[in-house]
Amino acid sequence: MTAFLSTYVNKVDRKKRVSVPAPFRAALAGSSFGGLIVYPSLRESAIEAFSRDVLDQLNNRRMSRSLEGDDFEQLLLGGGDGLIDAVMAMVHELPFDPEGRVVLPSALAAHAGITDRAAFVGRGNRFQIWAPEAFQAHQDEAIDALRRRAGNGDGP
Amino acid sequence: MTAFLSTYVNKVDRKKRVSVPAPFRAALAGSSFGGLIVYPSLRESAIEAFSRDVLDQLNNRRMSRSLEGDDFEQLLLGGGDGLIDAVMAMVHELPFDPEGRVVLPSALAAHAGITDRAAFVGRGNRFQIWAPEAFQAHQDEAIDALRRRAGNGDGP
DNA sequence: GCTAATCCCATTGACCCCCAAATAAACCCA
DNA sequence: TGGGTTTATTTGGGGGTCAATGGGATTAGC
Repeated sequence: MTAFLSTYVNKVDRKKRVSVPAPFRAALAGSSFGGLIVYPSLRESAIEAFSRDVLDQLNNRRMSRSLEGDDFEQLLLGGGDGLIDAVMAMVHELPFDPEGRVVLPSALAAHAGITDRAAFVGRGNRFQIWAPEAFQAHQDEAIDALRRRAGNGDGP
Repeated sequence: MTAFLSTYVNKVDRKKRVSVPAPFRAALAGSSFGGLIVYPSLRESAIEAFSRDVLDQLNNRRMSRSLEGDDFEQLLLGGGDGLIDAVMAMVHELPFDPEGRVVLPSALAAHAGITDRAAFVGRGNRFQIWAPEAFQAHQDEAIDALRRRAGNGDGP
């Protein structure tokens, strides 16, 4: 199911609070945790975000993979899956305030270059938070690449 | 399967609302979402439109590709498919009001040069929304090109 | 006791719903 | 087939509701 669509730009106030777009909140509702999971994107100047349920699935999946393979070493010794381990360590849980806002940790805001405005970018099954100008540049670049890829074909 | 055929021109009122032609609404009925998905055409001054189901198929294709490989890297690292990510970020979900109208986001209306009237152009499995004058010019040009390709001046 | 985080409340503005008129299409019957 | 009638669709506007935002008050932590 495609939950996160479109791009919304909201203001970041003096207290670093920012409203999560209502459609995104609706998509997060029903999760076991009233908030969102974030971590700094590893390849872009952005913050990655998704629901707590996705994080749990991630853990369960790794767990079952370990058990299926009759391989407890990974589970016990913690080796083997550097990516998930790294993510688990650097995620933050951002709770909603009663108005549906979250506070951006300053380290994450700095990573994304966010100061007074934040762009919430839907990516289907997850979303990202960017500095609006940085996102605009990134998106322009992506669209340019698509145009080149499409060439003279009759695609969109 | 019902398709999008023919061209309809409707008025855009002061609130940016415009009626989606009834035959197009009928073709969209049965979709999981009572509305339509739109994004700015990358090649033309027009708005591309289709049903929510098409978007879900797009997202599912990516999901299944990820899950097949038992691989969350794509989810965690992002990227991998610039096309889908770019589309998810720039699409808008336009819900119908009780009368079958939608509100055109100002950015999209500007992209297509739409002010007070909008042309709904059937393209088979999808449709487009144009400024009527721009569409007329585009269509004339397309027909001209077809005539030249046919080799004589009498058209197909 | 001071700083920082969280909650509570108020204001603004955008969005959505309801109602109602005008236009266009389909229908029916002579 | 033509005129009149009925129905569906398009169009306009008013008002209520919800989301976004800002500031102050209260609690928690150090």
